Amino acid sequence: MYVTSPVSTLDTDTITDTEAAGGYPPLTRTINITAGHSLFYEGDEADFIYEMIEGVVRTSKVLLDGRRLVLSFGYPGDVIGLSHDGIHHCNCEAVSKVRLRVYPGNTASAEKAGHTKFTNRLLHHAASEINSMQEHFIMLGRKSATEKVASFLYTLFLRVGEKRDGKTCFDLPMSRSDIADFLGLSHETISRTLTVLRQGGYIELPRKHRVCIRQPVLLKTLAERN
Amino acid sequence: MYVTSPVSTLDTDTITDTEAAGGYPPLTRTINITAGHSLFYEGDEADFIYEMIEGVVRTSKVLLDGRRLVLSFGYPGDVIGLSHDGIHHCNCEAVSKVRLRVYPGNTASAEKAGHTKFTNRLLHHAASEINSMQEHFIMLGRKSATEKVASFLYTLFLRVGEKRDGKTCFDLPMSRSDIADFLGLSHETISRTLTVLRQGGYIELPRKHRVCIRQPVLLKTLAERN
DNA sequence: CGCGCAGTTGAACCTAATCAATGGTGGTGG
DNA sequence: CCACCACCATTGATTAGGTTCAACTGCGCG
Repeated sequence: MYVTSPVSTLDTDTITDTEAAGGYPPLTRTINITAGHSLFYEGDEADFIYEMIEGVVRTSKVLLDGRRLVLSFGYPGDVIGLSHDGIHHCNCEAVSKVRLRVYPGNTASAEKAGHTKFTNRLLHHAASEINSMQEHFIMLGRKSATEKVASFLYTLFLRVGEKRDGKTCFDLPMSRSDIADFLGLSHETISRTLTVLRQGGYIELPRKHRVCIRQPVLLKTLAERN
Repeated sequence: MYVTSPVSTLDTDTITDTEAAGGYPPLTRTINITAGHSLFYEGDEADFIYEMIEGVVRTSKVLLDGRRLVLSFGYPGDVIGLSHDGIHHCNCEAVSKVRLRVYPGNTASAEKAGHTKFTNRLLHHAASEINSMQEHFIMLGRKSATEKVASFLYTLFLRVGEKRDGKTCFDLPMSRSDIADFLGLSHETISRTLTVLRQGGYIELPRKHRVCIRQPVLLKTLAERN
């Protein structure tokens, strides 16, 4: 349905080794992925855990009839690929040019190997992720289209916004359909809502994939009320 | 909005001690809570982790304007109360008479104390919970009312159904509003959809809080397509 | 140059929410 | 003991928000 580039999993030729750092198991390395390519698919063996260094990935699930849901957008610092049973239960694709750190092993093997400090880091990340997923539940289950889009933009504003002459701007590398599937809306609704927010003076859209927040406080109000 | 019984947190008089068991930190104990009473509130310090032994709890979040979302129903075996920052970010109430095992400490303290085996158990539970939360995302974001209710019933059918003369039955101790807030629907829609499923011969409703699945396979089909 | 895809916008439709009325039930107090 | 109240559940009527269908634009790329 959402056809991306012909698929190659990992650009192994771009792999560069790094030394083991504090609390990490040895043999970690970094890899690069170009936009549109996949990191792993649902059903793949979960042999590695990834930590985002640069760029944006999206994790998604697809139903038989083609309906898709984007579970998360991964930004630098996020941990990707945790699994409880050694199998990935979602797809993961690069939305932009991406650099990741790769850790061999996953939940089960980390336990066996007894990398206590690493396991603790994972647990903290997992608990943290559960918390932000719970916030997202409210988004999906109880918010209007305007609240959803405003919340989404406000979250990115806080996380990746760069202040520049009075406005705070950031890239929106994912497509409108990606955002729609993340928020449980149609891509038309995303488009319309962005237009409404622009006309209302909340945001500017200098380019299709670039947003500037003009009124963060008002945007936050929109995100929380209606 | 959703007024329950006047609140008492824990029935401390019903506490009974238990010995430490395989991989658990010492000093665990069990407690009982009566239906409608709370285990913890959003904002409380997360000093304990709980494991469900008997009964059903619900975890929820409430928006300022009263909109509520039920994050999960906790059944025996589920782990409740994990936190990444020592604070609970949801409310937890007993839906029926509940018995839990209490573990002192949470993510942070478990790490420090170095209860490796316990930490590993927690990590596994967390990864597992992330997985089932991802399934729920699809539910909230991309499924129709009929699919949501059918999925909900089918999940309970698999998890707590008891086979009895050809039919598989289970209790539905939570209110229609609880189910509605879990599925992101109105309680009227839950009511209507249950009626439709009953009239369609998929289920029986011998009592308001009791369901029998007549056609598990057809119910599963309803849950996945439509 | 032309194709294909992403995005925007308009119009019609539809699903589920909302508003409203009624019946049933359990608990409380006169 | 029973009357009353509060709450839950069901069902009907109406409304609204968002989807779907459709047309058109602009842009990147072979």
